[in-house]
Formats: sequence, structure tokens, C-alpha cells
Amino acid sequence: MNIYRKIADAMQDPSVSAFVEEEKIGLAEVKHIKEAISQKEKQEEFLDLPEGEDAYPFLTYKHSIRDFLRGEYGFDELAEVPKGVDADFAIPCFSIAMIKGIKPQEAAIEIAEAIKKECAFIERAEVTGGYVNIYVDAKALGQETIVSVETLKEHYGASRAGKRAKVVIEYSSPNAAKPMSVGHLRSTIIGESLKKIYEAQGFTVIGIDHVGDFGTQFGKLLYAISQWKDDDAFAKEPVKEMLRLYVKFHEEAKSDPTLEDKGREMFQKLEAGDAKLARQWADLCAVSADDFEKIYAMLGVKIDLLLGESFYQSRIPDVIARCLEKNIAVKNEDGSVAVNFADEEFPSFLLAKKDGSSLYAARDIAAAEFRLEQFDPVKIIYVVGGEQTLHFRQVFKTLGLLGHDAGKFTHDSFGLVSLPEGKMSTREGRVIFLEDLINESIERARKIVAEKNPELTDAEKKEIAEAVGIGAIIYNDLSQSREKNIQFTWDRALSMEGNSAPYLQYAYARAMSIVKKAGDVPVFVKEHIVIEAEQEQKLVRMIARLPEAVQHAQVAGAPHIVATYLNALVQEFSRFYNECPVLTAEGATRETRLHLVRATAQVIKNGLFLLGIRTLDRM
RNA sequence: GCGCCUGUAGCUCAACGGAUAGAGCGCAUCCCUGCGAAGGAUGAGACCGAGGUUCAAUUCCCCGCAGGCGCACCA
Repeated sequence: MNIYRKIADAMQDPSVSAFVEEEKIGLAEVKHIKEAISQKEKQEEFLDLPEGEDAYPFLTYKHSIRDFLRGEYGFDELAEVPKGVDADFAIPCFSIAMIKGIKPQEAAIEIAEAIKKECAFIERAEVTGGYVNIYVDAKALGQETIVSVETLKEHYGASRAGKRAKVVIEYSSPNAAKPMSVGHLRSTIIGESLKKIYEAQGFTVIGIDHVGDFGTQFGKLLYAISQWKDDDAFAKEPVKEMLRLYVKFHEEAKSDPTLEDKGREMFQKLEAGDAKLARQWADLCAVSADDFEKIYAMLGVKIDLLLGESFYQSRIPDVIARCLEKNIAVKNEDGSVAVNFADEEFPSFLLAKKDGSSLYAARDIAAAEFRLEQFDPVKIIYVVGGEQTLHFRQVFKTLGLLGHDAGKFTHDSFGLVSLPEGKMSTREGRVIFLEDLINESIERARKIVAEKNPELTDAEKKEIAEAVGIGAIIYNDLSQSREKNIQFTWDRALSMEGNSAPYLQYAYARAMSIVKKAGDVPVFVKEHIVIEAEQEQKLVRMIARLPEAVQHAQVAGAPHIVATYLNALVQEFSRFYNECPVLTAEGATRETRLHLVRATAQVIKNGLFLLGIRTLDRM
């Protein structure tokens, strides 16, 4: 049960104060999380994971090559292998040639000779132009990689590189009293995926949903409730009624500018602890949070800590006092408090209004300090839209001035979602609600399933439609890099072919179908793995690269690296599927291919898990 | 006005400073009496512009141009 529901329930007792209750419940939940973390830290399973850099064959090879180059020449650069070349690694020899005063090609010949002697895993090293193309012994790579997948299974790709250091990720953070729109989708999905990717790299992640449950917007809503609330409508569909009131407030405010002041006044009262308003506040947050939980359940998102902005209000006076004391902030004549940055590095930053009520700037600072204090994280990541870049720079800078390590804070921003008609706006009614998007996607997927596989039961169709429909939405977002703005169109968001989740899920289902038809997959014997056909080699190379992709995605804070990797993997698998029959093959070929298929399925599953997308044995 | 982000094929997107810039959609032509055609094969098709740094620039720097977003009592 979410915190707001608990608060609302506790308020059955009229002597209970909403914000005191919130403080109590919030702290209890934080305590609970800390206990869960220390329990988890005792689990030995973690130690079975590969340590990091050197744990996987492909990464081990890469590391050896780099070590050799660095030791011998002081350079360790490797180049991306171009599409037409099948090599596993490529060494550009230009800078080495420069230093030695010889031609790149001569340097390449020298390096090729030397590295072949040094690294036993290299089958051959070819020189083309100034490059050395390194071909790893595919058979050995295949054996080692399959061993790795077979033993680690769902952990294949993971490592304990993060050494259980704690990372806080703030994400999703919808506004209470408003339905979630597709605008919130990005933060929710990116944050959830980053959380999984960091965890896969051995970090302990605390995912916080920083709900927008406070501020002047609530004053406005409370005022609207006092004037125009329709009790019957609220009883039936509370969130819709709140949305109507919110929109009405802004419509009325156009002709009556005094409404803005009335909203601010209401918020001031709420923050000061007005019992009646606090009760209303708790109720409307509770119905909103129920709504969010419904959507999180559909998306498969698991929030560790749902704690809104209001939770930090008790800490704000202290934040402001310290800012004033350290001359970080000044109190203006009208009573407002602002941070003025030296050299006008940033515009000044308002912490409190002239009427004394708080602003989100102060709440964000208080929240950051609370997280540092409670979780002692090495990093706090904010998955918030790019329009708040300046705000976070100001927050981080102020935290630095307060004596915290500003380097711990990162704003992983992302581009705006707009509609063909223009910027999304809840007030203007120009918005697509997340629930509608999800339902539409499931419906489209259901039609496709019904058409392709009419023999499935309704229950199966339903499950498949959900996994495929939701997967399509998630993948659509996570397959592109964060910073770009996205113009929402139904067809794009719900694409089910080509580079899409269903494409990956489909490959998984086909792979599983082979495994199933094969009956007993022979017990894995390393020596029985004999990689021969070209397409087998290409596939095994891709399978070997998942750990690198996960590592890269974590360092870059970029889930799309995993998505891009998976798409490339599945393309190789689909070619393999067409070119290399498995069930009709015999002997070692059959056994090898069967293990390749099974390993591919495992990799798809692990990769999609990191994106928050389910796999299905049938679809 | 100042700041941040983005500019790659008709469209939507990839590419640790490295070779012939990759995919998907769309388009054209093929492949199911061989493990599921939500698939595969072939083809046409692109780095916003001008400088600079570098052996090497789509990538880094500078100046433009275009689009988006910010710049105090909203979040």
C-alpha cells in the first residue's frame, strides 16, 4: 500500500495530522529499505557473479589486447570493426607508427606479429592498410561463451563491478491529482531500466519516485475543489474530476487574475498545516497514487520508495537557515529568499516565496540532503526532462556550496514528448494519457495475435497481447538516445515490426520453440561445441558481447545501448535461423546449434529484462 | 538578449576520434511441401553550412543557420 493511502487511512482518526503521519510513515519506509539492503548484502550469490572487466571471454580478450598494446607501445586504442570485416577486434596503428617514425602499414605488420605470439586466443591477425584485424579462435570463443551463459543463466551479462556501492535514482515522479500522460513515460521507463542496468553492474540501487504532491499547484486545486467540486463525479472517477477542476481553474484564471493569488494562499495554508486542507490533500494524493500503482503494475515498474515532495517540508526551514547563515542565499526586502551565484554563473535561484511558503528548489535541496544522509550513495541520478536542466545545475551548485560533493549528482535528462499539434499540455487538454496508450497498444497487439495464432486460448492471447503491447511502447522509447525530442504518433509508438520489442520477442519465441521441439537438450559438454559455419560464428560473437553492452550502457547511462545491441544480436540470429537448420542437423553440429539457440534465447531474455520487457515462449 | 539540447537516407533512429557512415519504416524485386513469414535475401537512398585542431573529424573546438527547451515567487 502506498504512503498516501496509509496517511488517508490513518486520518480516520481525527486527531491524526497528515504531515506528521507522513513523516512517520516515510521514515518507517526508509528504514525498511535500509534493512532490505543490508539483508541483500549478506547474500552470497553476489560473489558468484563475475568481477567486472575480465570476467567474460570477450572482455578478457579485449583487456589482454589493450594490456599488451599499452605495455609495448603506450597506446591501447581499439577501433570499431567495420561492417564488411568479420574480425573481432581492430587495432589502428597510426599513432604508434608516428612515434616509431615508420609507416602505419609497417607498424601494423610488426604489431600483428608480436600480438600473435603474445595472445594465444588469437587465431590470426591480418594487416589491411594501417589496421591489424584480429580474429579470435571462434571455436574457443564459442566454447567459453556458451560455458559462461550456461553457468550464469539469468545473470549472464551481469557483474559486480559496482561493488554494491549505493546509487539513488529519482525517476517517474508524476504529479499527484493528474493522470499520468505519455510525457511521464520517458522518466518512468528510462529510470526503471537504468535501475536494472546499474543493479546488473553490481550497484545497490534505491529507486525513488519523487511524486509532485506539493506546491502552489495544490493550492490551486484545493481552491478549485472548494468552488466547483462535483461530489458524484469525484466518487466515480476521482482523477478525472481533479483533472476537470485543474483545467477549469486555469480557464477561470484567464478572466480572473486574482485566482492565482487565491491558489497561493491556499497552498500557504496547507503548508502551515491547516487540518481540513491537509485531509483533502491526503485524499486526493491517495486516489492518484492508487492510479499510479495501477500503471506501474501494467508497465512492470517496481518503485522502491514512493515519497513525494511534501515529505521534505519539515526540513526546509533548516535548509534555508543554513543557506542564509553561510551567505549562500539572501533574504530580499519582500521576504523571499534567493541564492545568488558568484560571477552570475547561473541566474539567481529562488528558495522561498515572499509569503514564506516553499518552492520546489528548496524541496529538491532538502530531498538531496535527506538521501545523502540516509543512504550514503556514491551517486544520485535524476531522470528528469531536459527542460529542468538549469534548475538542476542550480540545485547541484547550491548543494556544493552547502559543503556536499556536487560531483555525486547527475541529471540524466531526456527530450520532450510533443504531439503533432504542439507541446503537450494537460491544461489545454492536449495530452495523451498513459493508460490510453497502454490499452491501445495491448488492443493492437491482441488483434495481431488473434490473426497470427488463432489456435491460442483467450488467456494466452491476453497474456501475449499485454507483453507485446507494453513491450512495444517501452522499446520504442528506450531504443533511442535520451536527449532527442520525440514527436508522438500512434504508429511510431506502437510499431510492432522491424526494430521493435515484438521483433525481439518473436525471435525469442522461435528460439524457445526449437528448444522445445528438440526435447532434451544434451547436457552441456564444452568440447562438443564446434563452431564452424559462418553464421554460427557471427552469432556467437554477438552472444559474447552482451556483457560489454551492459557495461557500456551503465557507464553512459544509456539503455538504448542495450536495445541497439539486442537488435543486432537478433538480426544475426534471424539469419542463423534461416541458414542453419538445427533439428535436422546431426551430431556435433546439432548439439552446437542447439546450445547456440538456447544461449541466444537466454541473452535476449536477459537483455530485454534490463529494458523492462517480458519474453514469452509462445506468441 | 543569455544559456542548455538537437540537426545523419523521403520518414524514425544508430555509429569509445579511425577503414566502404549502420538499422528500421516506406519503395522495387525475390524466398514458406525445411525449426513459427511478427521472418529472411537483393537493390535505390544520407553526415545543416563555413573555418580550425589531428596521421585521421559525423564525432573535438570556433563562427553561422535551423528546430526545441529554459532564464524567480509553477513543478
